Amino acid sequence: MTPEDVAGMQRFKVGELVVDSGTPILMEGSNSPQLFTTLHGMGLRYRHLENGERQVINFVFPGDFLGLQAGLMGEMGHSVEATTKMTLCVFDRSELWSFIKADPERGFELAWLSAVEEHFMGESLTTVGQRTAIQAIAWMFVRIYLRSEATGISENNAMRFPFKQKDIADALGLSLVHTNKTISILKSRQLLGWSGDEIQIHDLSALAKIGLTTLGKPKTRPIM
Amino acid sequence: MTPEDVAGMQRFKVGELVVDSGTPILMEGSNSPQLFTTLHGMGLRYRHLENGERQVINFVFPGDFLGLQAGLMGEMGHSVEATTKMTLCVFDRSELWSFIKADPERGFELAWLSAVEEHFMGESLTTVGQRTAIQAIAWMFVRIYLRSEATGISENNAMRFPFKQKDIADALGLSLVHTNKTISILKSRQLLGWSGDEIQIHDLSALAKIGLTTLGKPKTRPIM
DNA sequence: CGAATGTTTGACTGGAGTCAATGAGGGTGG
DNA sequence: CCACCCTCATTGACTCCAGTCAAACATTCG
Repeated sequence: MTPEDVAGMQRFKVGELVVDSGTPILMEGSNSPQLFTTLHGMGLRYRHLENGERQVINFVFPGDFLGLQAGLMGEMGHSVEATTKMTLCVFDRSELWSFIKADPERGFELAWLSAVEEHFMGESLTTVGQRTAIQAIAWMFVRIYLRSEATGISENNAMRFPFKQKDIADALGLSLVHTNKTISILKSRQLLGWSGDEIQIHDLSALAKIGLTTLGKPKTRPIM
Repeated sequence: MTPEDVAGMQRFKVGELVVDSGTPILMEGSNSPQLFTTLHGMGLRYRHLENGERQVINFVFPGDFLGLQAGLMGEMGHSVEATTKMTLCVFDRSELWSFIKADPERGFELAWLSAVEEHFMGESLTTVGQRTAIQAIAWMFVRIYLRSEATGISENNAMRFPFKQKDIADALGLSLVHTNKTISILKSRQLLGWSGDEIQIHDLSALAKIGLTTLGKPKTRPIM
């Protein structure tokens, strides 16, 4: 965002919020009066099915905007939960409209944000629907690592990754056991390492090849 | 949209386009100079994987807006193809920005549209990832039928459905054969009928129950 | 009437799920 | 300081849902 946007955001900003790991931030179906930007920490977006199954929609990284659906549609399509301790920048939903009115371009920015999320979700849908387990997992790590690079939270091909194997399994529609066995294949091939809450990507392009994806450029907002 | 919006859209409108069935309308990765609204006919949104597999993202019904991602992000995340003959209302992408500037609320409308698509895609992701074949197919028919009702293209629990079983299979990440066998289970239970390009929904609530979903209200744009 | 396209069926296979037990660390309280 | 517990990762054995292969049917169309 531009400096003016940041200034606008500052006025819009209500305060900061620090939550512990495991804290629910937004609930599916709710109409939160507040929106958030992630400053520090990581989290999960997910939906629940009536039978208790969970679908992880995405991993939340610093810089991510939370609650946009509630802000736009009046209802969240998924829940958001903190996986680590998180620091959030809090905005007031009721001021979203005045924020847009102050500068029409901001409405465009919001639409752009929403489109980016939709774009990524389309990729995920394709993965869950069409890729095999090993392709899906390789794809997932490529995506995660590229996002971490764009966010600047990676170093030396490694990054903090505080999630559990069950989270990956629920993101890809796989069972925990099968996910574990598939990850160990990739580990035994020296393509990646995972110990504690850190992962190392040893061979990104090999992973991309397995995952049937490319290492294409991250998209930036087009100038109109 | 409000009458003023419609008027604004009219100025924005460039013309009408009629395409035959099978015609590609937008290509994944492209940056189309034009946006469309579907006036008549039906189509498909889909993505291709490098190995040739296809993921159907959604079915296109009258009223759907096409090309929003290209308009906002400069690149389509999926392709769009006409399944029947379609009539499209054509807009000029280069005027999208002036359209928003003329009335800030329009930026909000676009963001809303994008959020609605994202919401639906989250549901699809959950279906493909967590529902079994019969649950997924039941869910799909419920969604399709509810959309057709909202669009006003259904009558007597029946609607035009020009798609193939392969399209459903590709939308749900199932094989054609398994999709066929699962649909025939639902047909033999008298929950739905499908002959030619028409489907009849005989027991919507039973389908919803199987599909682990509810018949909840369609969302309308919130007044801010 | 062949050719093409899409739907149905049956037989068999296999990738992924389920069940269950064992390991490996990290807390914590006696 | 060390048993005990809790959570999560790992393994092995077995099962099953869904995929693959292949052939038979419909329909439509030139």
